[in-house]
Amino acid sequence: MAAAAGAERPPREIAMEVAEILAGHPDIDRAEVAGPGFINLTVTDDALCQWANSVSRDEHLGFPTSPSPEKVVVDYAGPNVAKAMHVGHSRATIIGDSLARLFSFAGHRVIRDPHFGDWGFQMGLLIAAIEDEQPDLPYFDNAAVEFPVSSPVSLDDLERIYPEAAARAREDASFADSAREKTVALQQGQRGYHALWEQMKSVSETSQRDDFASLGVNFDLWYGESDVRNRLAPMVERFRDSEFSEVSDGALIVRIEEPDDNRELPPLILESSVGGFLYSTFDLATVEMRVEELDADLILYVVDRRQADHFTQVFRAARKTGIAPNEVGLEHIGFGTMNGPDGKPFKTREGGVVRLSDLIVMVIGAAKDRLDEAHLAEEYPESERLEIAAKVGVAALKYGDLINNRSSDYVFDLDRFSSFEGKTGPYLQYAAVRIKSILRKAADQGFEAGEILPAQAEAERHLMLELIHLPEIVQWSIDLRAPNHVAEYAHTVALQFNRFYDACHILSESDPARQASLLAVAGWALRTLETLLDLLGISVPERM
RNA sequence: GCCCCCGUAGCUCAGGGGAUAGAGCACCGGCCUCCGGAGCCGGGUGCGCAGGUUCGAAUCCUGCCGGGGGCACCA
Repeated sequence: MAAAAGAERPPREIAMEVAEILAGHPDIDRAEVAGPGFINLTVTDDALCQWANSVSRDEHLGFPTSPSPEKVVVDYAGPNVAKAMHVGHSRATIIGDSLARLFSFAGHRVIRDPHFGDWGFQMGLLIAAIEDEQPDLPYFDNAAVEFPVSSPVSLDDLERIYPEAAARAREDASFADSAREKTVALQQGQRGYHALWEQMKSVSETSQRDDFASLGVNFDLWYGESDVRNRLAPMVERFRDSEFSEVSDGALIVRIEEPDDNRELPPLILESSVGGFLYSTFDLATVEMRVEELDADLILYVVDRRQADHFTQVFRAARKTGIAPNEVGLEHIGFGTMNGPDGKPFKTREGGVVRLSDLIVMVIGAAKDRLDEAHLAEEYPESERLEIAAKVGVAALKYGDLINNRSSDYVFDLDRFSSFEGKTGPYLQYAAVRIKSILRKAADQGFEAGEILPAQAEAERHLMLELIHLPEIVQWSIDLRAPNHVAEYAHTVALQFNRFYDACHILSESDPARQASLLAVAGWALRTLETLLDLLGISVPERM
């Protein structure tokens, strides 16, 4: 229809001519002009069939692997050493993981990096608070050379100390100053602080790795801010007396305004007024590392959209200073907040932050209850039941998140997400498991999938037409960095399969060739569903 | 104050300038000798308001109303 704009002719008239030409194509059954100038094409049964046979047998279900694979760094999750992961990390982890899977599916070389927050002011706050509580520990003795092998603080201690210290720093300027000094001392390598830092890092990282494992999320690198610590001072020194930086209020900054900005953007701070490095410095040095060492073509930052300004600063500074050449893509993939039923950020009943591990326990518990209610997996061994509940619970959480447009806030509704009805992860798993069950029964009776034949039932044709959309949907999701389209499509596929299932009885089909065809279509639908769910980070049990 | 995002069906949400704006939940009615019924079929004039651009606007632009968020030494 866009053609009409330039041609200065009625769209419908052009459409008629085009339709006439298309109608002559051997694969086109009918080409009809509709509405203001749309052409509805009906492919022939033979053409659809040929397509179906080819796509269903293709390893990537018709999705062409990128001819020019890129190196894509996906920076997501962002756990902080000062605390266990909480619900806010759930979105970053789930969305980031799905994007990593999508890019990988498209044939790109993906590097997943959780980017631990482990080198900033929060460490100074913890050190200051621990020194206050336990001043006799050797970490605070400048003469000490030996330090305990085990951490003086547990994860629970960190959880308690950090918010207290953060609150105190807001009230008490001298405490805040002391924490800043300790941050600088740590960054400059003070031995005792470094030893304590290593132990705190280990304590929190252990729990964070457990959370990632529960979610089925894996990283290629397990880097954090501290992994670029040797780049910080050299980078800052390089810019100190350059055209890029200046001193303002005692801090070394990089101005990043641009002429056509419609507002004032604060500068990026390279070095604080007390000589410490802040998160902008870490992120800038990390860009440098990713470009120089990882050879990244594209870096995706899957981080809460509230940090949009921070990334604008970092990206602009990286371009301005030449740290990121123009051909390296830098994108902030922002996302909204997970809210509770009241529409406010999800909190515990007491108003506290919900730990990610508790959230996972919650969804798996809900999954177990739902399985019991439905009398599913009742006679299976206990270990398998637990495994199924874990998969279903994680699916409920991930799908409940990914079905939403990532940039908007959404309401976490445990009952709704864990239901086996509706647009949920468990529903899709159940749909896939039912197909597996049919295929298993068919195999037991010696039936095999064969050539896909022209569809006889309308539902069968519709399913086939739906399944060939996969490449388009996946590409769309990748282009927009929006897994929700894949999530939505998986649901549509399941709906179409249910209609097909209702209309075409596979096991009782008397014509062997047709039965083989129906089995092939069912197998194709299953593979499509499992592939889509895998792109969302959801796995399907063998049975449930 | 400045800037960003959001406002779509009773509820939760999709919607890539294009046809009669779609799903799920909830509600009502129908279908079952059958592969896992947690199924299938049917039931709906809802894009915050007002302008503008366009052959065509939920989508782009302007203003207003309502909600959320951000604005240098935290991450």
